Amino acid sequence: MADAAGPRNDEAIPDATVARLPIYLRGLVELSDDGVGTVSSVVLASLAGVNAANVRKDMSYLHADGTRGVGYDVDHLIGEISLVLGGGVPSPVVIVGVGNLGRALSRYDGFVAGGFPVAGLVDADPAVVGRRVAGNVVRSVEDLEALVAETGCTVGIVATPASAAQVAVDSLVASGVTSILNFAPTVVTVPERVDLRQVDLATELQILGYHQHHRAVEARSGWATG
Amino acid sequence: MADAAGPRNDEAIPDATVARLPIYLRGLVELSDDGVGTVSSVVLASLAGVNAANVRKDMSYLHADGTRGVGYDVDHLIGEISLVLGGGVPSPVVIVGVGNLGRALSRYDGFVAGGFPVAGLVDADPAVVGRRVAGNVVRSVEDLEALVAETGCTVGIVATPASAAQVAVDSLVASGVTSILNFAPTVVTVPERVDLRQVDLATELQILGYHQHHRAVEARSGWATG
DNA sequence: AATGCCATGTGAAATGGTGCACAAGCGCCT
DNA sequence: AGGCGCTTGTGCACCATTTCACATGGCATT
Repeated sequence: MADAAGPRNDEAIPDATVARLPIYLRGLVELSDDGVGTVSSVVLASLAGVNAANVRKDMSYLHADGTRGVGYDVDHLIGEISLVLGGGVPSPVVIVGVGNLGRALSRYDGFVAGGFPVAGLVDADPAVVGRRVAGNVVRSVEDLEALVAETGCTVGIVATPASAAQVAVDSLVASGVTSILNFAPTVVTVPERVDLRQVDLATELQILGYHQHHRAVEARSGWATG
Repeated sequence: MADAAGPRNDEAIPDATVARLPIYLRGLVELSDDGVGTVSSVVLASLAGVNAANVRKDMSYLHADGTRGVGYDVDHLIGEISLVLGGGVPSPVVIVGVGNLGRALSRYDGFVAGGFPVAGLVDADPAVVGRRVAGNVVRSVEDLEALVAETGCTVGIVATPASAAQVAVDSLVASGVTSILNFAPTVVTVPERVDLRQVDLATELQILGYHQHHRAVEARSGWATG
């Protein structure tokens, strides 16, 4: 809003591009691990499953510094994307809910690699509080505000049952967290200043189910499934 | 060739709409649990966080049978969306990899509710094989093909470490699975006939990180964040 | 040093999706 | 029975995104 004419933000990256950057990043890290130093838009596109021109346009929003006739420097690109996504500094996250999902998330390698180290875990269940999970001692939800203050967390992850999700979100908001990732399969509300993203693990499965079902219908143009 | 003369694809639903259907479904189930029998596009839109006209347009692709002046029948809508997403019959899924994430997924309520009951679990680690997790006995990856054949699974979930993901995918493909959901944060390849969806738990976090970082830059036009 | 090859970067067209505005229709209330 | 208010369903314009096509420019080889 409020930008009618002015290329003020050299950081004005379209949402669709931002959503692809982590995908590129994953492919680039693998290339780097394999010792590959340079990558073309065609190769990166096939790794990410998108169009090559799309890759080039996406890269044009970053300071990709691609070399014509050669391609992009893999490590440089990793640095640029990481910078854009993480702001250059790691953002510690706090996880609320240490059930199965919370434990899985706390050990998920991708978080640390992506610049989001797990700074703390909290749970409402006294039986879980005090236990050590993935190098962190689980603390009580009552300590949440203190934990956030200590660690400077600005990102919270909700991995509670659906019934406790709103309470968890409210606690995070009250603690000063400004970005929340909700894994609980329920609708939660946040103040406008807080950025909320919803991740339903079943959603992707359902989309997959649609494609499968649709493919079957299309192939047979009939209707006979048991 | 049962009915060649009829309207060809009444199931041609845009991807963007399909991606929203699970979100609607979640909201609708909550409404149904609360005893609500009818819902308007405005209410459903606020639950899903989208525009009301968007909801109506989405519903027009289904056989929503909305009543003007009243709204949509909640249970009927649940049925229609479930039908579109799941094809009307539950699709059992098999999970490969019974680590933290695999266990979390196997206990995830949303799968069963969404029509995707977990039919079996397999793992490569002999120490895990034979253990009982969420009502299923973990079997060896060597039994995967037999398990898929027994249960009629057509959907596989990969929840292994990144290093084992491609092997797991290959095993699933060899077993006859046609849809794969990969949670391992690595690039994997499948034959063209297999539908693959990649879910990286860190991706959403990174997108969140971009917004946060960008918001800070926009607000201060400066650069000072600790 | 010059030439040819190759990949980037980008204007512009095409595509897909979103949201507004309004006509059409249904039920309720008088 | 008739009118009124509410909500669906949808044509249309706007916007974002994708994709094509090609000019631009660096590197390697001769």
